[in-house]
Amino acid sequence: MTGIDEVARAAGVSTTTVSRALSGRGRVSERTRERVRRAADELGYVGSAAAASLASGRTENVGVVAPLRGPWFFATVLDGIASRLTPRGYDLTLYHLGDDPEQRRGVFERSLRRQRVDGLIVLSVHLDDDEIARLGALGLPIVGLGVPRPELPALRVDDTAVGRLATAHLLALGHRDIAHIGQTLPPGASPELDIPSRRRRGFEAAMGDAGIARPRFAEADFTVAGARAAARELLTGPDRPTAIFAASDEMAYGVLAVAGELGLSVPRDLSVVGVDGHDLGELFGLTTIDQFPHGQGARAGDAILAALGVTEAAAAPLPFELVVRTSTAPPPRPGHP
Amino acid sequence: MTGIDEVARAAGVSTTTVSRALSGRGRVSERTRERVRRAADELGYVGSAAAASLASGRTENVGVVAPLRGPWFFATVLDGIASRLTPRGYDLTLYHLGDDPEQRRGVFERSLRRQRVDGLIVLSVHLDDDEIARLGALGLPIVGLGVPRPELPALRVDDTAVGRLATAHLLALGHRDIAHIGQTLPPGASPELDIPSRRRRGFEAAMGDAGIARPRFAEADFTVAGARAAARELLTGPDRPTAIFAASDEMAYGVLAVAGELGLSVPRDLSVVGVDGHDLGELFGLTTIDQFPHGQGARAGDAILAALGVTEAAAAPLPFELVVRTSTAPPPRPGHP
DNA sequence: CTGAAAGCGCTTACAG
DNA sequence: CTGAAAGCGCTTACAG
Repeated sequence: MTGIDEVARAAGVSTTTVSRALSGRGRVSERTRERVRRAADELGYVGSAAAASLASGRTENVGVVAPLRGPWFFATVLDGIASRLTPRGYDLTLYHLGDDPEQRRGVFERSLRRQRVDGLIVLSVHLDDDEIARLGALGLPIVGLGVPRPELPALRVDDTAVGRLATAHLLALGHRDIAHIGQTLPPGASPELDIPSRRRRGFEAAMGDAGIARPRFAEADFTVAGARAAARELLTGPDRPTAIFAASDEMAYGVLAVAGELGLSVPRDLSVVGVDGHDLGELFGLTTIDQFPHGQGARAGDAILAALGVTEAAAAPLPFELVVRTSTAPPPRPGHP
Repeated sequence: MTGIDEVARAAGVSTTTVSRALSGRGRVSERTRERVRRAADELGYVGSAAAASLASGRTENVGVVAPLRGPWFFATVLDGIASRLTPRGYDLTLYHLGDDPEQRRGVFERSLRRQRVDGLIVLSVHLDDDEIARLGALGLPIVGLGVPRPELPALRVDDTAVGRLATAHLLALGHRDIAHIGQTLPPGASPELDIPSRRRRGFEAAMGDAGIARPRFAEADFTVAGARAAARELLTGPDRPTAIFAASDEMAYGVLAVAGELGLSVPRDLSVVGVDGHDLGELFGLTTIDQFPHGQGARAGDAILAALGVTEAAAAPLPFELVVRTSTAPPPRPGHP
């Protein structure tokens, strides 16, 4: 690999000047800068990340701490993040929080502490107090995306409003007996910032406004299988609901599948709404609240670049939008099966 | 951040010895090693990645070059890779090949040349000659996964056998009029290692063995939308096939959707087979050839670690397996609609 | 605007 | 088995 001194020689300047000309930090005459650039291009010079970051303290690398919340959602957000970092010359190092608790500890105790990144994006995970403390001790700019901890500055969708919107759509169609399938809080977590809790709260608020006191709720984790079990119980029990609001699209798919197995026609016998904007939603005709995960990633990328002083900050709430497809319709009129 | 000299002072040894004790390179007495370890733990010392890699030339970081072939597949493979790298203390830096050609050039011309990684895993992309040359010039161990270039040592599924297996399953059920939906070769690519081309080849070989000379083929890209268009044409044309073998599960979902729209019952009127092992396949009752993408990622991780001398190599062909669900059945008997 | 020189925090021959 | 010292390839006060 060609080094900075070869470029300096070729351009007839010092390495100091090469460094300044190429990085844009410090003044260099336009003529010199041009000459250095040309020499660097001709030699195909690209600086060593290790040397530059050891000397400067900057890595031009952003870490992404991610759990495994459904491969689709995760990859879509990641794509959005990369779409912003790459054009600015920032690399992206992934810190994957897997299932293994020991591995997870290693990420917080070792991997993240190697000073490989200038900043961190933390994707929607439940973090315990120790993990929060360790993130803080890093002394790095951090942007959370849906992280349920007040300690981290985080981008969030207004999930209560999401829950309200989904429910309002069903209420407007005439449904009264609406059930919600969501995930209850992990032990020790606070409901204030927890996404499923907020969606549920929005659901209950909308139902309350419509005069329905204790609407039905079924617990399920964020998987198709979990939602299937919950849906089966709801739909085979006595007086089944006419509509189900599932806390995610993948959960909604589970509901659709169970409906099919039970011989219920959607939306004639049952309306279903999900949340996310999953890429197979159109295929299923699923009505959903799209939360634009790719855009969320892009926003998180923008936010960390702003925190690093690379770009200007631009705050705005994360958007979401009702997408009506064919899984929702007015409820069946009693006596007209 | 505490540095190596603080550990040295605390342990009463030189920084040389600390480095050796902690890295395991070079001899250190067991007593000393223990003392150093304890001191490092107490101080919470984690070495600077930049300093270590500048001095040693090693980064303990692996790059993953990835295209955007369906977020689900990509994320699942990535999870598999991370599951092997993390326990060995290796980090993972993602080089995302997006849609923008200029950004893509930047990855090959700059990002990858910053010496941030010890080795590279390249996920199934079509690379042009220039890109191949640039990868070679990096002088790094590289492991491909399904990369259609003979220049890169790559892990591959026997995709011809996959095509054969899917087709044989349908033939065994009694189907004769089977169509294949797949993707034709991008210009300039060779069919020898191209995955869709090989699947098609397997399809044609199996059909040929069954005495069917020119089986039907429809072109579509690897998306639901593409497959829908192709399926619509196949299924609305004169004498529609009794079975369709789609080159991926997501494409198969598109076929299922079109069948539903046309009022065809699966598997009574039409059998459908996909490839991948997509996580929603069970929901759809889709018969598929599972190629275990998570396991493929794990194997790629193992392979690059072996190439880096971290672990022993263990070669074996990538497995695949027919998973029969409810989307395939014998064809309808003529006259028995 | 430009350069000589120190220094970033490790690793590793080399010597003992 | 252990350590003093050079060096990895940049960046950046400091001086001019």
